[in-house]
Amino acid sequence: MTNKKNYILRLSRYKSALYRFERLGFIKIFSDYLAEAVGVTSAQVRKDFSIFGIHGNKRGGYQISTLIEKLNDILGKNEVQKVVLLGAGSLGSALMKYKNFEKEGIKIEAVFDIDPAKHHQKMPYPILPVEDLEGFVRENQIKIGILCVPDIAAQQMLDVLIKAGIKGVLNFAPIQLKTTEECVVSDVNLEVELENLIYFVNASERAALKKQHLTAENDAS
Amino acid sequence: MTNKKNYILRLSRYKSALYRFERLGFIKIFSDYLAEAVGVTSAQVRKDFSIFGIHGNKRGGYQISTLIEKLNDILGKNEVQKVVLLGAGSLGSALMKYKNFEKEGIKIEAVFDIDPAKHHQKMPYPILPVEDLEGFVRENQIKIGILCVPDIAAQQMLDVLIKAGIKGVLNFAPIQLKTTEECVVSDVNLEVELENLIYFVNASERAALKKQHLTAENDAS
DNA sequence: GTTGTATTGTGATTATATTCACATTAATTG
DNA sequence: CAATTAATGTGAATATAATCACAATACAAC
Repeated sequence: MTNKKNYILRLSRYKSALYRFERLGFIKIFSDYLAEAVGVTSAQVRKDFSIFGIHGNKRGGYQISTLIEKLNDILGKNEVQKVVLLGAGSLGSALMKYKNFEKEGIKIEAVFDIDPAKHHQKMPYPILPVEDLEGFVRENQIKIGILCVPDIAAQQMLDVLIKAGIKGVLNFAPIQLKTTEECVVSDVNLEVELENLIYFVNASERAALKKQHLTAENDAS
Repeated sequence: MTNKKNYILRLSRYKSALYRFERLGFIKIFSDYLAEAVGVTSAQVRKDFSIFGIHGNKRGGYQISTLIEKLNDILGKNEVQKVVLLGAGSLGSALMKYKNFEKEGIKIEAVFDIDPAKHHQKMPYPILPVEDLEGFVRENQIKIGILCVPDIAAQQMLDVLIKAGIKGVLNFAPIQLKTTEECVVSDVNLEVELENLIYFVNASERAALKKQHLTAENDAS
């Protein structure tokens, strides 16, 4: 749990909502509209902006284009972000085809895998042996890695990434990796997300049953 | 943001760490070991357990098997959870092959897609037309859906799921969906996760530069 | 069995995040 | 150009979450 400031996640969501508004032809936006599009309160939107010194116009709302620019600036996204992907399995392959990354200025530069059978493919990205990773990363000054290897290999591959000078890793393996001061690891854990969902589904079912029960009791009295 | 209680996410992480300890032959565990495996403090672990009335033995720690059982109980996972998957694109296909779901008792029962070319495949799961979804869901009493369709189709497909009586949806489309009281939607947004990571990488880089600068100033004085 | 020790369990405290509510102000209307 | 209105911006209040720190206690050693 190296990092985690929720407002950064929100800024990112605001931005992608703003892109959608922009595509629909909107020029300006109010905090309450944006809030609704992202699923937060309008006060939250304004407070988030105020934290980063983003100001709108009283009564006029915010200009979408400048807002996007400022958000990109804060998020460090004014240039294309180059990333490497480790693991050309099914998840890795899915991410290679994932259109939304490009739309957000994230570019996969190369894919690395230990399986020689996968090397030398070109589509849609070159798949290279892990031994080439360090050279490639240094040469192309890449700071971000995405880790889609089997759990058992994840720590070892993270170590390779860190050794190559990678500064941030998005990890899909559902285990807690040991990292260093220099490298931030952020986890995406699908089982955990699903279990969380299952919990809330069950919880609301229980609540519904209880309610029904109480109503029945009232009816009886 | 319909739901979100962080301790539920943590319970789920504890559980998967516990399975690993169990596989390694451990019988008992202390809060600090578990904490380390999951990346939180030991007080957090104990407090989380205490919230749900899970008790260990003073000086003896917790029995792993009963702990797992209780966690599964809380998370509503004592039986296999049946789910349906919408969208047999690259991400959907990746999830079909995702081994960790089964390990956690999550079973994809069927996959639905609007593309007729994809229907009638059998491997690894049957891919069916969306028209069949409602019947299938009701017949098999499925409560959870995973949404891996293009952004543009996501809302419409969610509506189909809700109409079929689905109670919880894990949504991979990077847009805020409109849901109902009856259905919880939980989002996984990879661009947002990556942007968050990029922010923290840049932030720590800035911090490092600043530090260096200050040191240089000190050296100069 | 008494003593010492390691660990839990949790109330109190501190930190963090969100919401409230309203003063401020720019645009609009008459 | 005064009055009205509809937004922002933000300090204060509230709610939520995490950490601290230590009393309680089970086990181990002697």
